[in-house]
Amino acid sequence: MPTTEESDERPAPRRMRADAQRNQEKLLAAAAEVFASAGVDAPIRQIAAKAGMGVGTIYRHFPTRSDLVVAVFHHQIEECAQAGPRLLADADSPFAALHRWVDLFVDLLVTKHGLAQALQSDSSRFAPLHAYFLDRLLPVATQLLDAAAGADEIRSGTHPYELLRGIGNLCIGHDDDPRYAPRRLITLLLQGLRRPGPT
Amino acid sequence: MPTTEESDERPAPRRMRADAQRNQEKLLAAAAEVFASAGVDAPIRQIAAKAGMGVGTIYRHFPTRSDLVVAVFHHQIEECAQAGPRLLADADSPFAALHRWVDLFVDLLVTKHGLAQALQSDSSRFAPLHAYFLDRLLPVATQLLDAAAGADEIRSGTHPYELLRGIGNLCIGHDDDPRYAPRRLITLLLQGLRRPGPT
DNA sequence: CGACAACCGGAACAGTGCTCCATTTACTTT
DNA sequence: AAAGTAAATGGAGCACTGTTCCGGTTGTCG
Repeated sequence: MPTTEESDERPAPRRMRADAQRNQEKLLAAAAEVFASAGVDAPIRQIAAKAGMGVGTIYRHFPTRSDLVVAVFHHQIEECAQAGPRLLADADSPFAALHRWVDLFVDLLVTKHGLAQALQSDSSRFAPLHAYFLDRLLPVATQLLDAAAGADEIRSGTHPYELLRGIGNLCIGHDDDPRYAPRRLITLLLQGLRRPGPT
Repeated sequence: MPTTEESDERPAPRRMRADAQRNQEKLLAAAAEVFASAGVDAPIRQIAAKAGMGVGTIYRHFPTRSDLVVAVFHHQIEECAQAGPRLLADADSPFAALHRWVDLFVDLLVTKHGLAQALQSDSSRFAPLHAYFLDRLLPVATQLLDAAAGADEIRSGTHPYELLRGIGNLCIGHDDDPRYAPRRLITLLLQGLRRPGPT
């Protein structure tokens, strides 16, 4: 057993060939750049050109476009997920934590152009992206919502999935229309979540 | 001056040729059918096949896909627009009228498959549809919102355009996910609009 | 060093949207 | 009624997609 390797788990019998590794990194960098400038629907050929490789190579590494998107945004999604519990511990109230986390979530969708759009976009493409998003973020949203409901700050019975998806939807189109500021509506939505005064 | 003609205004020097008229009607019927079954992004060729004509004819009548969509949904959009003032006159309160009208609006988006998606979908395509929608529906929304604000039922300062667009966004993807029911969120949003208790 | 498997690139195929123009067809004029 | 004219047609053609496939190349290991 060679000792020069990192301690990463390695399920495959053989590690990736060095050139393949390099190419994958180049590809991810190029894809991130193209996604940012031309959206997640940018032509594969354009990404291939920017990365200096053929389209076959891209399909070899990432069979579906969704896989590529997941790989590119993996880091940011992870950060957002991990911020949830931290906010819950630090904020003044569960609702405040929820509000801040939603802000972070919106940041994620708004900063990375086209991510919001990709998250629904016909729903059949991008299925793996959808799945990963949910797998990672739904538990966090559930935890925050439960905490706020437990503290009696919001009405109970809100579906975390629905909220996440709704917020995602509201973020669509924020950058091709200055009149549309999703955050205002999202604040409104969170207000609507608050338990109405004791009656 | 011939007297056998209807009294329609006729800005063009010549009225449409009879065969063209017939074709346009066949086309609209076929398009409505295809849109309903395959969404507004259905291939033009498919619509042409169903209507029994070449794609050239379609492009002649409706230069952009958006024009075709507008023509197909013209009637329903008009109905929704006209319902606004009526509801305002009939309902118990302006807010109730607003709520009902929003329900109608959601019906429009949810019943006609893909309409909601078309309304944002990259925003560059479908620009005429967008424009027509706004031209017709924005005044209605403004009127309802103003009335509710005037009655002190909701906070003032809400942007009608933003609300319309937000609701439209929330309606996306309702039919490919049973877990997602836009109406619940929209009700929440309207709740958030209500003026908080006097403070 | 050689052999072999992993890897690469892009040619090729199958759908798209949209344009263009030779041909057909309805309306008008004589 | 017949001929002339302009509107209308429809599909071939072009440009651009996503995706597959395989001959040639290049790391890696014995």
